Amino acid sequence: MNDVYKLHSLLIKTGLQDDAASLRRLLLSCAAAASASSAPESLPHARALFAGISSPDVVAYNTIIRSHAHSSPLHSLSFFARMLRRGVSPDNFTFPFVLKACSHLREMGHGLHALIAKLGLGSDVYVQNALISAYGCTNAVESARKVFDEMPERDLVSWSSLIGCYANNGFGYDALACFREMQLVESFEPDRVTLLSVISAISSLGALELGRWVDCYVRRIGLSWKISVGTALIDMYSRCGSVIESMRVFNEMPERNVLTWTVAINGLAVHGRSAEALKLFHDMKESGMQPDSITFSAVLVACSHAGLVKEGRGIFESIKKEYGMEPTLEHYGCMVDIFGRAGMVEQAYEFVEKMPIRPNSVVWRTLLGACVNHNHLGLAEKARGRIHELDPHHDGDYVLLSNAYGGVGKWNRKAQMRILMKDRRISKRPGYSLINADQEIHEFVSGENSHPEWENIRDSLTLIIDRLKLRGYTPQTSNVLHDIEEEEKESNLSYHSEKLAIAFALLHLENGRTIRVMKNIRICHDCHSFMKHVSDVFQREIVVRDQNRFHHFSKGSCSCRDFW
DNA sequence: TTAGGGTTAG
Repeated sequence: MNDVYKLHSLLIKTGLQDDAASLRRLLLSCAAAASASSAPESLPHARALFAGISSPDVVAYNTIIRSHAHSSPLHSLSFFARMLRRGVSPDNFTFPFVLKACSHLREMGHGLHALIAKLGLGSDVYVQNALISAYGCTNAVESARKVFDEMPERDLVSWSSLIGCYANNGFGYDALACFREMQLVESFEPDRVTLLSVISAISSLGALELGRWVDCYVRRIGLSWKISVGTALIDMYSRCGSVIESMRVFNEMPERNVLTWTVAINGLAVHGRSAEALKLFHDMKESGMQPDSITFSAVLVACSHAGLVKEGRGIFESIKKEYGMEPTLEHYGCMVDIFGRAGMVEQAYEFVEKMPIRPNSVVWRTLLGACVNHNHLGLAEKARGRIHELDPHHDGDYVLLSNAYGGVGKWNRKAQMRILMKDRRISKRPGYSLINADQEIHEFVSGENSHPEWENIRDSLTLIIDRLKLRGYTPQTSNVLHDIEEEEKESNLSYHSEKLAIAFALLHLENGRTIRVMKNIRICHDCHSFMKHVSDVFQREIVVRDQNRFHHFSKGSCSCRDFW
């Protein structure tokens, strides 16, 4: 980048600054530097150079669009619009850059696809692949599929893009089906990028067995030493409930970056292994690796799940004092959660009031949750008021509040969809649990009888509950807080999806095998109690992944020590 | 000068 500046000065000194060809070459270097290092600081310079070109051609426009696509996508689109206004016709290089900008904005440019078709560029494989990817980033999964289906020929990138599109939009099954189809139909060998999307799909489904297969596969083809792959595997094992294997991959990695450390710390945190998470954070610092803001979020999550108020506060303060970084809204949110979970609701409220950043509705909702949980209805009212001020039309808050205060309102399916969609990593559908058995993923939806063995499972569940009752299990029907925003209150708690999953597992998984349940929303108190009793009475290890964390049930107790 | 990828508060 320095060379670009030097050259520019030289041009000015020699009076050649008006030479279009030299300027264009400089612009190219500058843009290349900006794209390669994602260095936003060089972008103003690139724009200044571009402004010096009297009549930019398509290559100059492509260059300036490309350099801004990542860090400043609005600029890219504005240059693209200018290009069209000036009558410079975009080519097959232009659209992948423009589509990249759309991907970053998470919004597909209006009429872009039609324009591509009009210019006769719709059959360029680069453009088609970029379209799949851009549709994927803007949640238009069906449009992405349509482009893919209409391609006369597809390459590895086409398949990877579609797999990634499914994986990133919560369609784990489709991602894996597409992966299998790719290997069967085209006999393409997946590369690093393909595998990263596959691993991501496995993580969201919690398909541990398949994850182990991919782990072996990447070892075999020699990709396991890649930081990105290792990092994805650490995260995958953790999300599949096997924190031991996650740490094994971490320890085996020859090289690590800040993401590697962060996913490892986060993994320990969501499994309730807070002390180990903090130890790892310490090791990270010792190794000389600089934490970023996401690392701090992970460390704070570790504190919040174990009630480590003092440690959490210390780490929060160190963000600014030791690292000279400004705490983000997420960090403030974590602190509210730390105080709130520990029952320090007044402190949490004061903390929110004094925040230098305007708290969003998530922060207030965190506080509201803590207030209701600790019977602080006065403060809950205040928090409720603030949520209404900030977000008066947010249906989810109406749902949460109406439930918290005695089920005044009706569950609004639309609102639920919106809340769940925010968590794209997991799913878009309400209340379900997944379980892996015999290489297959079984799905159980709360209150639905969609599983082929449903009657058998229901009867079995009734017997299980009767047996647990004899050993002290009391079903709780007044489950207020923890299910509110997440699951429609059902007439019969026995049908919560995780209970159906457990009944199925007890019927099908041989004794001694750990039962792993993946749930898309938070586990409720009653199911939590149910799991503890099952782990005791049936002598089973049970691992439940819910929206926020993992619960490891064994011999009648849970790793979260009922603090979650 | 073109396309696909790994981490964040409830």
